[in-house]
Amino acid sequence: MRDVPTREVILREAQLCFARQGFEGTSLNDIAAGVGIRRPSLLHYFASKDAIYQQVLLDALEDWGKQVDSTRIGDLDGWELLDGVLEASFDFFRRNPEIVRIVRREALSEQSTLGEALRPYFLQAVAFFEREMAAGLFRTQDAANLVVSGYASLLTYFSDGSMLRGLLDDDPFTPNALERRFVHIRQFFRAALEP
Amino acid sequence: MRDVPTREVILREAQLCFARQGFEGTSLNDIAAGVGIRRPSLLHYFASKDAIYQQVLLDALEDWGKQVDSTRIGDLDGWELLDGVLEASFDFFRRNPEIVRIVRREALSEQSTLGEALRPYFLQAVAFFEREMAAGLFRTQDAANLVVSGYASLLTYFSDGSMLRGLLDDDPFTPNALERRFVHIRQFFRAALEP
DNA sequence: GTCTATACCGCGATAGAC
DNA sequence: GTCTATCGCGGTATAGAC
Repeated sequence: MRDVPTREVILREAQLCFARQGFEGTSLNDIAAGVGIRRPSLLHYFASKDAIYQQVLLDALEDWGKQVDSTRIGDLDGWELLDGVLEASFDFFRRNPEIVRIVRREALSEQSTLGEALRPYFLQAVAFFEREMAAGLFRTQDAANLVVSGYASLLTYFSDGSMLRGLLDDDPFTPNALERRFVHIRQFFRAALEP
Repeated sequence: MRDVPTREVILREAQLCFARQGFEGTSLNDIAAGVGIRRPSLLHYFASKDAIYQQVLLDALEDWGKQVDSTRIGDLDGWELLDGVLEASFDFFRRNPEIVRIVRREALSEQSTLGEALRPYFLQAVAFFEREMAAGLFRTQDAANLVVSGYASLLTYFSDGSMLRGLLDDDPFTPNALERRFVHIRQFFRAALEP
């Protein structure tokens, strides 16, 4: 085993548990068992279960934000930028299914402030579409709802993966299935946006 | 107060609690308080908390199924049928936000059999699209992924409503906002399917 | 930094009076 | 059919030894 700080191991295991079982469904025993220490030892690193969750959520949103920011670079035109963001998002969600599920669980909660935390990214996306619509590159339409549909189509495939397995009677995460999903999403947006 | 059987009142309150707080986050005390009885009295009607949940989920899927079945009637052509199903689904989800949220919570769970329960409806939808694609009415494409995107776009707006409120800094459930959302979804599908 | 021990609470479920 | 009382379990969190 590598010498990873215990605090990091705890956060990694907590992310897994919260993604799989949700906040209420996860006990400190679950996390401690995964780390290989006793329950009270967790609370040497974090003040409470809630503090662990808040840190996990914060890290998840930060990772996501970094990913989004890193793909805005470059002097790409509208179509290239759209494809780039779609592909980078798709890839990030594929590589971080735990983050997707934690975010979706959070989105289902009524008192979450997730929406406010993501608003800057949302507004940026809306502004991008409206700019390209005004420029005539994209067909004019309801940009806010377009972004919401993108969010829904991208995230749902990964958050509801185990349900999809039942629907399709097949593994939705094979390389082939993932490739088909991505081609579909890109084509879906192209069809909606072509003038 | 009307004379609704206590069993029905329990199921209605349980539906609300499970939608808002999930299975783990709901205690029998929560449900009992909403009904206006004590916790042990619940277990006079149901054997366990799990039995209550199973019944709520079953009723929800039955209501949904009835809605879907009722809109398949009529000798409509492909476009009319598509619009009809989209509108009926949208309206059903709007009127039954609790069902949407329970289903989405269930979809996030790994050991759920929800996917298998919905497979007949899924296959029916896929078959419909493939038939109309073969007939040349709809543009040929990946029908299964199209249905998944429809599921995602329709449900997410209602399941993640409180997050949308934060994203938009506005109420996503006003008549105007709902109308705009529906117009967007219909147009999104039209663009994807026009030959 | 991790442990054992423990305090304390809320949970689901049962027993039995009314 | 609803209640009070209670059981046993597992939860979070704390105290203090090593």
